[in-house]
Formats: sequence, structure tokens, C-alpha cells
Amino acid sequence: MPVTNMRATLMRHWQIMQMLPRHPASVTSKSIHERIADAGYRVTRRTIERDLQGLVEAGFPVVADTSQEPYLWSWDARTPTFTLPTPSVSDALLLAMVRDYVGPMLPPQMLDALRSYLDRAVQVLDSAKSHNTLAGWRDKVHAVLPTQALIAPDVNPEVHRVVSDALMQETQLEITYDSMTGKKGQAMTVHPHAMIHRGQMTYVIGTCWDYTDMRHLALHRIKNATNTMIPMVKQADFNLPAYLAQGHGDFGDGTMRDLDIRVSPGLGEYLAECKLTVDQVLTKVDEPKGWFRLQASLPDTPQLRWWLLSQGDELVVEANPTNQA
Amino acid sequence: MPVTNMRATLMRHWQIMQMLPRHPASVTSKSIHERIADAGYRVTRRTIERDLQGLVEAGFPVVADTSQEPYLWSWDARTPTFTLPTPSVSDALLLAMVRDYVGPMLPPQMLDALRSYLDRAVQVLDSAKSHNTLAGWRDKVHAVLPTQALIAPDVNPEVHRVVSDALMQETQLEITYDSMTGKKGQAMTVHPHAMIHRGQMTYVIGTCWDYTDMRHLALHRIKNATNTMIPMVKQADFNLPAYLAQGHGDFGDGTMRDLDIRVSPGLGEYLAECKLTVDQVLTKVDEPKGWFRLQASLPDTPQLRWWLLSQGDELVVEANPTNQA
DNA sequence: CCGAAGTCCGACAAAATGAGTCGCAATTGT
DNA sequence: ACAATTGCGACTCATTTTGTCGGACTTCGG
Repeated sequence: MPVTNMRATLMRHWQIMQMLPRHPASVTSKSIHERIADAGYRVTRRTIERDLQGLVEAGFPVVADTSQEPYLWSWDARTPTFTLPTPSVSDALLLAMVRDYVGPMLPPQMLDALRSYLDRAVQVLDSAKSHNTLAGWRDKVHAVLPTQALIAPDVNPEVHRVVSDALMQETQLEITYDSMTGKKGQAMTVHPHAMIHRGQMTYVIGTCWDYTDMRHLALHRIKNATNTMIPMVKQADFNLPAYLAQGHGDFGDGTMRDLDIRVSPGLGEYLAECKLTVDQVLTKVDEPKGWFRLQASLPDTPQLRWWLLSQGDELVVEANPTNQA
Repeated sequence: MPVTNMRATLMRHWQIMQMLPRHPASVTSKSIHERIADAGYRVTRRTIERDLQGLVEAGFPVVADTSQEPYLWSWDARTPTFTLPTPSVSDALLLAMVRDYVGPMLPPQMLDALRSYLDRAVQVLDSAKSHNTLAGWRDKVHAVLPTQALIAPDVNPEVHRVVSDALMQETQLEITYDSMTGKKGQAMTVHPHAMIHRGQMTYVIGTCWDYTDMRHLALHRIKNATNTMIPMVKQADFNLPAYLAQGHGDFGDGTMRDLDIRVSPGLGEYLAECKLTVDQVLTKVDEPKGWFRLQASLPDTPQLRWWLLSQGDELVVEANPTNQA
């Protein structure tokens, strides 16, 4: 005597689809049944089995690994990411540009994670072409990078996945590492405490073996990684924000800097619109004709110094640059 | 006599959900019926009506504007973006970092388009916390911006939407524009030819009234925009890549530059991993002890010059900088 | 090598519900 | 004001869904 409410079937299918992971991850019909039951659907296991098969027959890219029992169900590895609601045309246009724009400046693993979403946008645009009068959007939009694009080192996606998992599960890692000093393939046991992205590089911050000092391991220099599933030894006093504030990882140390600079007319007009801080003060000066004086208070970071340097002769630092508030 | 195959209903529901736009855009049951029919589903309009109502009753955030007939159907404006397959934990971790990483350096409209996707990732992580042993992922990951974050000017989302639509539909725009020279709220008729993002700013490239010269209009200076739906007058010889190559928009002009520079030990090691080009040649030199010589051939862009300048005394240009191949 | 436990699947029957049809009332547009 | 559209309740029939059961097969452990 099924207690099926009106549209229970539709919702159940929906839920099942949400539970399926993308290949190579997978789930058994049993675990789906349990989770579906937890969600309040009182149906038989047989029904779940039929549902799964039904999804396949309905044309969804759902696959079962029947080489062993119990069968392992998952979305086909190549399944594009569906999104609902479907992005509107102007959303999609923007997303297509995001891809060109951030692509070159993102670490490659980050881009991989984004790509399936962004590709969806391109799909939408291409399919909208027929409905709408979408004439060649590719020729109409362009993105210019604000920075020089460096080519990021390759990170093995498998390594990235294993390291992320261990980080989240707080388990020990076994890795082989090509150290900067040239030693290749060194085997190490790592207790991962944190992960940071900096520029194009990704680092794991952790301790090795029984040592208590933190080391930075560049992800692209890790050649193999296995998750031992042994709980890691946590350094109780480790705290990422505090650690970074101490100057590790090229962050600012939280001190503010009172900037007082003189900028060229061109840069001045640019900064009037693209502000350095929301409360910056920009005033015209007479000395170099047409120039501006800009005062602002902002965190003192290496990036800021870089930026100041990179402006060349468009910018003159007025007050003592290392003056701190 | 319904000719319903086995899982046709599920697929039809799926299709309908894909057709619904997010509020405030909307569709009528009639247009859905037509498109569903085009997709090969031979069902009555009555069935579509029932389907829509069924989705609401099933708990989907689908809303109908019944204040007038025909009813207007859409996803609720606050509907978060669903994604299928659901991102895995390591995907989601990466996406959560993408948000912190690219957020400050993206033009705000771009970020808006991404946000709903990225928020989904955070959702996944927070919900995974219970299943998995996800202990405080927020304290474990961090992203450091590679560049100084400038605060981008605000763009009216409505303006952005209208301009994008006109660009895609090739129709004329009526806008009011605050020109750089100080003239405020000037009414203009624009024939939009292209849109570019450069740094934090977004520009429409187009002609105004009956003039034939291209103008760059900064999106954040457009205060109002209406799509007249009148077909635009196209400049037949306009071609975005060619136009940009002529130097408009601060692009390179396509010429290559043979770079021959000397870099400090620190920068050299960095560049060994984060290459400027795939075929760069990096060799040790003796002159300044520990320094490297780097040779590479790459497009000559303003960004490259900026980058060269920004390295300060870490870098010495060896050959004639304006030498072109 | 054998048995126990688990898994998949076909078959069957009863119940639920999906879907076509019709007609009426309300809204919209000319 | 009239014609056309639209939404919706009601009715009916047949398709589908779903629980149950049993057989065949797989896996695992001793």
C-alpha cells in the first residue's frame, strides 16, 4: 500500500539524480535506498532499482558498473554540468567572457573546476542562437587581461583530489616530492593543515613525519599522493589566518599604510572610477599640470608595493612609503 | 489514447524545468506547450498546465504570476542554482576558493553571473559537513590575490542586461550617459557593435546616431538604457579582432617581441615553474651571481611592459626592449 | 569447495495516477 | 459588446507504478 503523494515519483527521481556522483565516484542502490528513506520516501528497494534503470532508459547519461555486484551507479564522466534555472542569455554571455578572462590567470585546477560550469554557458549561447537573433556572439565580446598571463605549472588532478580529500578528512598523506633543491621523488608523510593558492601556484601547508614545523609543499611538485586514512596529528596552535598574518605566504601582516601619492592625469582619471579604497581622497594639484594627489589608507601588502612600482613614472610616492599608521 | 512511453513524463518535466527562466523573465504555458511539442512530446495543453502546477505542488520554487491571463511562469527569483551532477567535495572546495580568489579582481557584473554557481559550492560543502568529516574547511583554505585589488565601479545590472540584449539582438539602444568631460545625463542613440572587458571596466563599442566612428562607452557611466528594438545600423567593415589589433582597447597589435632579460635568483626560480611561455629558455649566468638569463618570444602587449616594469630591480632587460621580430 | 547472505531481475496483480476530452466561467482584446 | 483565449474542474480509461515473491547469480568466509 504505497503512501505516494501526488508527485512523489518526480521528486524521488530528482533526489536520486542529486545523489548520484560523477564517475569515477559511485554509489550502490542500497545506499541510495537508505538515503531516500531518510528523506521520507517509503518505497521498496526494488523501486529504486527500477528508478535507476528508468533514468538510463529515459536517456539520462547515468551509467552502472555491472562488472561486479552490487552494481555501482554514477553519472557518466562526460556528463556536462546541467544547471537550473538555465542561465539567461545575458548571464551566459557574461559567463562565456569569464572563461576567457579568468582562464589565463587561474591556477589550472581551479579552472578545471569552473570549466564545466562555464561550458554550460557557451552551450546556452549556441543553442539560443536559433530562438533569439543571436548573430555570432563570439565576434562581439572580448576580455582583456589586466595582468601579464603566466603559464601555471601542471598539477596532477589525481594528486589534487587526494590532497583535498585528506585535508578535509584530516588524514595523513603519503607523497613523493621533488624538492626545490633538486632531490627527486622523495617519499614523505604529511599531516596537511591547510591549502593556499597564491598567484598561479597551490601549496599544502603541513607538518612532515613527527616534526612540528610547518612546511609549504607546492602541489605541482608532488608526483604521487595516497590517502592513508590514518588520522593526522594536528598542531593545536595552528591557525591559518594567524599563520598567514605572520608573513608566511606573502600576505600582508595586517598593518595599514597611509598612502599619499601623486598620479598622472591618465592614471588619476582611471583611479577616480576604479578606486583603490572606497574612502580614497583624490584632489587636483598644480605642480605637475593636470596631476592628482591621492590619499588612501589600505593594508600594506606586497601586491600593493608591486602595483606602486608597476605604475612607473605615472606615479610619485609623496609621503614616506614605509610610514605606518 | 495517450501514447505515453514509459519515462516520457519524467523527461517532459525535466524539459519544462529547463525552459522556465528565472524571475522576472517568464513564459506562458502556451509557449511551453509549443516548444514541448517541437521537442516531440505530443501532449495536450491541459497536460502542460497540470505539469506546471504539479511542479509547484511538488515543492519546486516555481511561481506563477496569476495577476493577469495568460499566467506567467518562472522560477522564483531567489531560486539557488541547482547543478547536476552535484559537485564533489574537492570540486566544491576549489569553487569556494575561486570565489575568494577571482572575486576581487572581476568586474562586478561578471562576479554576479558567477556567484550563484559558486554559492552552490559553499552549500555543498556545508551540507557535506555532516556526512563527511569535513571539519571547518573555511579555516583550511585561503587564496592570495596575485594583483592589487582595485575597487571596480558599480554597473547597474539592469543597464547591463539591456545592453547585452541589444548587442545580441542587434538593435538600437537609447541611453543616458555621463561623459568623462563632465556632461551628465546626455541622451544618446547607440548602435552596439561589441562589448569588451578590460581590467575592472566594461565598455560597449558602437556608433552613435548616424555617425560612423566607433566610440567606447563605459558601462558604469550609462545611467539608463532602453532597447528600442529597432534594428541597428551595422558598420560593415567592423570586425572586433581586427579592431582591437589596431591598438584600440589597449591590446597588443599582434607583433611578437623577443624578450632577452636577466632575472634575480628568486624570480628565476619562480619563472622556472611559472613560465612566461612554454618554450622559454632559462639559463644560469655568472655575471650577477646566481642570476638567470631568460629568452622568450611573446606578444608585445602593454601588460607585458607593465609586468617588466613591476619587477623593479629583480629584472634587467638585456636586448633592445623595442626590438621586434 | 560449499553454504549463507546479499543482489539483481522477471513476473504478476492491484492500485494509483497520468492524460485526453468536454464544458463552463473568467479574462482579454478589438 | 462580442469573439477568442485561457484556466480549470470533472469524468473516464488505460497506462504505469509499485509491492511482493521466487529464482538465478555473485560474493565472501571458512
